[in-house]
Amino acid sequence: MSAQPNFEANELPHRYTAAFANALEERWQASLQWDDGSGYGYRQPNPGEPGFDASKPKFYCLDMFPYPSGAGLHVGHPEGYTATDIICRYKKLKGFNVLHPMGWDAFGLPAEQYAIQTGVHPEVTTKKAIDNFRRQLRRFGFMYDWSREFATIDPDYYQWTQWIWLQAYASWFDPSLGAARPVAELEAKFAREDVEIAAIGGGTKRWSMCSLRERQAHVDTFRLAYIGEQTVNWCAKLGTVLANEEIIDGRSERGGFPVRRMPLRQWMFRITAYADRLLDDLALVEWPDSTRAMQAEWIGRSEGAEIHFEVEDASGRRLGHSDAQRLTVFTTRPDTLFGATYMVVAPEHPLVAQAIALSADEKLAEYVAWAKNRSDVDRQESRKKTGIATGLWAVNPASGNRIPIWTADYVLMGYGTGAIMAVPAHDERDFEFALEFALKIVQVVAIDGVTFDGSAATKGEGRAVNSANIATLSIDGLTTIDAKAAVISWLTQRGIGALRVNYRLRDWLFSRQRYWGEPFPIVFDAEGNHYPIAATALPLTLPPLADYSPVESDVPQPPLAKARDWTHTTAGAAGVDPALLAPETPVVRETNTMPGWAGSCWYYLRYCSPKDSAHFVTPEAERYWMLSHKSGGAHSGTPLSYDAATCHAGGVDLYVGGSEHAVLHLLYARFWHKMLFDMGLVSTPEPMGRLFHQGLITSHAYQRADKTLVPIDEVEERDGSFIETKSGEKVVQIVAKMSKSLRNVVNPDDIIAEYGADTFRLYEMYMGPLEASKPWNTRDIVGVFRFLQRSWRLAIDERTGEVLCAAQPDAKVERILHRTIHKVAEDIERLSFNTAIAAMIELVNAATRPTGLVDPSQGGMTRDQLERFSRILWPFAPHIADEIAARLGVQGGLYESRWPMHDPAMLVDDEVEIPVQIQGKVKARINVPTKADTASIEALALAHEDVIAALAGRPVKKIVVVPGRMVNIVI
RNA sequence: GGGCCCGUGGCGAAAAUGGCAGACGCAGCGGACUUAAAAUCCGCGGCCGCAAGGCGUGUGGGUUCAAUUCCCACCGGGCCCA
Repeated sequence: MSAQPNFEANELPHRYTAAFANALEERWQASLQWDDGSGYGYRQPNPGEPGFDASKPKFYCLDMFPYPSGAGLHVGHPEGYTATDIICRYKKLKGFNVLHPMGWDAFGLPAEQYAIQTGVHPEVTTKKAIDNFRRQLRRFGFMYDWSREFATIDPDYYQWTQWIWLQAYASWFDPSLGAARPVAELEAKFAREDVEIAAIGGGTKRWSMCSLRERQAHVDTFRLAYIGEQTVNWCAKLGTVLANEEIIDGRSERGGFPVRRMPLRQWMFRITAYADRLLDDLALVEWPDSTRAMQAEWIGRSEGAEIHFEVEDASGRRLGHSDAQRLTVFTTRPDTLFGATYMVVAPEHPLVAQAIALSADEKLAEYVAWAKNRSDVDRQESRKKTGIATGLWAVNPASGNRIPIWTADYVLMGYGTGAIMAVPAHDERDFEFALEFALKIVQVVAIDGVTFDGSAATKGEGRAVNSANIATLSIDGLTTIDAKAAVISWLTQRGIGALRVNYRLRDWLFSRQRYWGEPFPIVFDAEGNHYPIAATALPLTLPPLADYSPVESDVPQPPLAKARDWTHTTAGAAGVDPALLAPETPVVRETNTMPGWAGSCWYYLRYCSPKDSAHFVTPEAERYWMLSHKSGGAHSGTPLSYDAATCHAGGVDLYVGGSEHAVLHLLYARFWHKMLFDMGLVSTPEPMGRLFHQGLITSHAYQRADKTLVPIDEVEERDGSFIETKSGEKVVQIVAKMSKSLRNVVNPDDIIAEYGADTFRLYEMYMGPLEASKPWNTRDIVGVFRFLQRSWRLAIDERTGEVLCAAQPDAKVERILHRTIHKVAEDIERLSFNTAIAAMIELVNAATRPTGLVDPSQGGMTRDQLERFSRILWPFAPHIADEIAARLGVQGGLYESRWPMHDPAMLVDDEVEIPVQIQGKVKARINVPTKADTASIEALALAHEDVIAALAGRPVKKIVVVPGRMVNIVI
């Protein structure tokens, strides 16, 4: 199958063929080289720069920047990029200052993994991949301002990533303000009040009596970027720890290797402090509901109670009253407290260690050792519940009963407090566990229409039963909601519990035991105290390393530790402020690096002023590109500062990227942005005002009867069915993700070579709605290619290359042109590109001359009409549009052009044809003046002979007339 | 298991707000041009039926003068959470 016409070469030398398209596209792309040779692309000046027009409104449009893999672009990349290119070009013609940058998210695991395999330094492979990506993107003709390009691995960029981290390190979250403030203020306050804090080795001490180490440990419990001992997810195979977000079903998202929980001293981000703001501010942004729902679920705010249980040993002796000797649980159902018949703690829970110490039974220690070594996958998915009594007992404060404390692997230390109160009557997991180990089950909730018979847990809300103690508390008969409140207030009065909000969100583990990431600008002295590197000493660049492979082991050994000359230095050489530490003091650098997410947390800010060497973003540029008034208001121009009533909460006007980043990247970026907002470093509370996810481009694959998949090149089509070549068996065509193994991956370079970039762009936009997942079908591309050929032929003589213009405008074509201009604009605004293209196809079809027409001045479009058409085509297929416009006499392409005007009067016809229905079925059609009133339409409808015949004299009950749409007669 | 989304010709799809289902494109069929083909242009095209007509937006109900659109249940697919 080929779309190539088989013509004599010199017969139609100006025909729009693939080769012709490629040649003209490359010519137009070459013209994007700047005159002074210093750059490439469309340049958008910043405020204060020459050529900047302050009278225009701004439009900041951003693509999620790509991770440049060695494989190059796949067809999914240009889908979103084409969409943003169309809207940016359209906005440009509409008179906006358009910021549309591109860059590279280039730190991270895949490059490092690849480098380890091949022995080539990740910087080399990454830069090569970037060069290839850039070449491919340029070939699409995207309107990027390449002067703003950067990669996250550029020291000029990551020095500011390090700088922002230092700002977080120097800040704490003040709950009374609900915002970040400098740590220095906090330290001054501690000194002033000489507060009592935890001392090393137990007990408490006055601030003035504490060592630096003790003070730091205390302050670290406040810092937004802090070091702390955490139960981490250690992946021995990858040789690194992973964030909760990077683990799926207990395995690493990348590679699928087992992950084990272990305690480790790590750099963390106190993202949980921002949980409420991250949740509440989702209401301020124009994002897909599904994405906001996912973020809300991820944050997982739940209200409930914290309850403390006294712990006793087997002989009934209390362990003590300090926090460490009580058992604290969080529950969303405090109303079921009377039904708590046993407790379960995670094997890692500190109480378990105490229990082992007290217990003579070896089995407990054995079980705990076994359970701790199991991966989280096994612990979560095991069908059969395992566990063992610790020999300790808790006192249920409500019932007064002694209830046993068990330990079981299904309770994980990283969740909540690592302990639960088990209410087997109303929780499935607790019920199964109780059944397995013959523990007591007490019903405490009666649910309407559900009988509790002891054979299964009953879930849901109802009224409390069996929930009273003689002395102080009875909630029997209360609804769940009232019972919760009653229990919480009872707990609070007695000091054994309180209302508490719990979040699923955990603090963000920010250290990685990897080489290919941003180094932390921090050093440690011999005692382990940490000192920040001064901002003036940044960037702290990665040391060159011969062997950067991770060490696969059970104990973390970061690759950077191998650079001994780099890690072992002095405070002065490292750039620590001499006021903090004497310059000659020996120090050791942090050897962990930041995770791959770091660079993408703030790149949208750097694009505003990528070359500023004095600021992470130039304040004036940040304000211009990020801050804007809500549309429709009376305000215009750039606001002076953020005002929630009149300003957009989010800075980037349109952010387009895949929904796979709905939680992680977008949550992290929002968190960084909110920290920077609190510090007064950015103008808006949210980074991205409007977010859009393009759908996945899938491909066909083939499935045998047993559901196994057959690669695409092992299947042939015969008489409309699909046959596996090898076996001759019939297979079914299905839609699947593109993958190497199915050999159904489409390479954009090949498609461009065969049709040109304009056709490629048009095809991806024509496939269907941008947000929908759609199957790639190479066979269909020819449709939009033919549309471009027709458009070309409408304007240009294929034999001579001369412009072909109608002498007189055709009234019908002029009318359609106005409508198309209007519809395309409207469709671009709502990102409905497929329908915009369909409208242009209709226009061109309507204007196309019949074959064999001798005089081209008959039919077609006039020069003026063609020029207007080229301007609406330009956002979609810029090269051919520029070429047509140039041949029509437009100088220098359409970049500086304006969107054509349409006459609203041209959008309505004088007369419309509307259907006449009887009982909802169309029986006739009538032509009525567009402005006809209901009565005259009714009269016309009833007078129609087909209607009279269909009615057959039956009485009419009612006539519904929708003017301009239809008539329905009810009988 | 809970929550959310989706299901329209042979295929990709269209149809803000309930108002002519299937725009536009692919594939297919017919015609013109051509010695022939390609290319181009014109036309046909949901299904059943010779036709009149009937049936049609996953299935079954419901609301409505009118349902792809709203409501309920179910089936199938996807995503998120457990």
